Amino acid sequence: MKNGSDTSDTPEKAKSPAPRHPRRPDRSRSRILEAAVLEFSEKGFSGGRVDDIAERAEIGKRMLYHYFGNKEKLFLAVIEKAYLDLWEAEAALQLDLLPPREALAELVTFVWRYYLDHPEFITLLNEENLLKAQNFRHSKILREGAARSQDLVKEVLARGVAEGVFRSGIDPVQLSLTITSVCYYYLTNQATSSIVYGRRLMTRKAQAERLAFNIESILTIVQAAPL
Amino acid sequence: MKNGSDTSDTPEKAKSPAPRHPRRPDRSRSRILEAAVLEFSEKGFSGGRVDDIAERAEIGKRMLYHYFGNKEKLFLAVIEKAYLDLWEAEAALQLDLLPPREALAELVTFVWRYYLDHPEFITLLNEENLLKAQNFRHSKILREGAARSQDLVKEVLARGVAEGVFRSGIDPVQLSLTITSVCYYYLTNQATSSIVYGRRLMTRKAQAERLAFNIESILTIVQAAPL
DNA sequence: GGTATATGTGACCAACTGGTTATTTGTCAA
DNA sequence: TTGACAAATAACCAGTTGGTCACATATACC
Repeated sequence: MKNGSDTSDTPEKAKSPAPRHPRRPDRSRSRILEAAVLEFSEKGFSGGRVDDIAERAEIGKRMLYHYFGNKEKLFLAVIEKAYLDLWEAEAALQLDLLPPREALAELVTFVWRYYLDHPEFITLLNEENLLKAQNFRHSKILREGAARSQDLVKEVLARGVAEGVFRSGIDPVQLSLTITSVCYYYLTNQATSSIVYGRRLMTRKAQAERLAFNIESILTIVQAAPL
Repeated sequence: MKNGSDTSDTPEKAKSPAPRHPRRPDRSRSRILEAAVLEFSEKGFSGGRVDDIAERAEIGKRMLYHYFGNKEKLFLAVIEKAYLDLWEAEAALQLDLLPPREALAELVTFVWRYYLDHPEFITLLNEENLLKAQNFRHSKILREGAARSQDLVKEVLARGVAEGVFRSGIDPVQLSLTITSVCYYYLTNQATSSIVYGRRLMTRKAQAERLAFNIESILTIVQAAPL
């Protein structure tokens, strides 16, 4: 095959198609990232199409590769952004201003609201786990952030125990996992769950009921005397 | 290109490569299904490759299409099998032989063990939810099974209330979702969670601790006096 | 034994997909 | 002004992928 232009001068080769857009490097980069978040969270990593991301971002595919290298690195950037956003929001919480029980309720509410407001986070996290946390594992930025992020529950729990309103002996990791679980599962698996239980799960009312149930559950677990 | 055989008689056309295998229709079908369960649960729907499934099943791709039609229908068959297996195992439980608290603990243990023993179930369910439960929704077999499946918790809960060992007013759907959540999340998201918490989560000891924590949590939620 | 049909195979294809190339044009420093 | 580099584009490429075809053979039924 070599080159199509045999001997002919390829008459109206007209390589004219020229960039018309103004220059906006940062904007391009963030547009790509946003588009990628949407695409990957909707269709997963394998299902997400680089071409579609470029189209969503209204940008040439070339720029995508210019800024991010390849599909995997783009996905890594997406995961990093998703987590950094979460941790940023988490950091804005000031649980130490509240008494322990209210602080814990506030934390559950925060987790719930955050997942509700950022459905893409859940899907991306699922995808990253399907990939055995490959990206997470190899991203310094994520590993470091993770280390800092797990203290919220521990502190509230310790404070509650000190003040005598929580029972002692609860593993903060277990509790933290449970808080996340009861919010997360409801939202990731709403599609199948709503069929299994024959009930709409995402109405305002249903959402409020779930949050209330979760808060009550967590507070009960934490306050009750051991069995 | 049309057809390679221009005028030549395609000398050693040698279409000889002939089927040597014996006939084993059922076996072929189930082999394909097993291979598909593996493939899809490892790589998701988009990531799963039809060719790889055929290879895993040690069968021609043609037969796969012969038995299942196309990739989507094969995935549907996989999902159906996964759920039918779960429900079959569930049906073998005889919770009514146990007093309410033990029955509930047994149920939590069952859910936990089932997910542990069938990691593919979790991944497939994730994938199906990414697909907005399209398959689930359109499968009569699944919709009907789902309707029957949700009664376990309701019955145990009702019995416990009747005997005065559980508090009343608990929504069985919420409780059921919570039971599933605290088992499910731990296992799906072990890859990222183990990094976030800097702790190995799948050692025998860690598994036992999680199960114990979950049982205790659920029993506490159910028995405690309302706040 | 004969034959219709279900079971099976390798080769093939068109569309897709991640990634690259040749080329053009804004932008900024000197 | 100029010229070097960053930013942008369309066309292109090679490997992959879901799906099909022509053809071969084991089996059930008569």
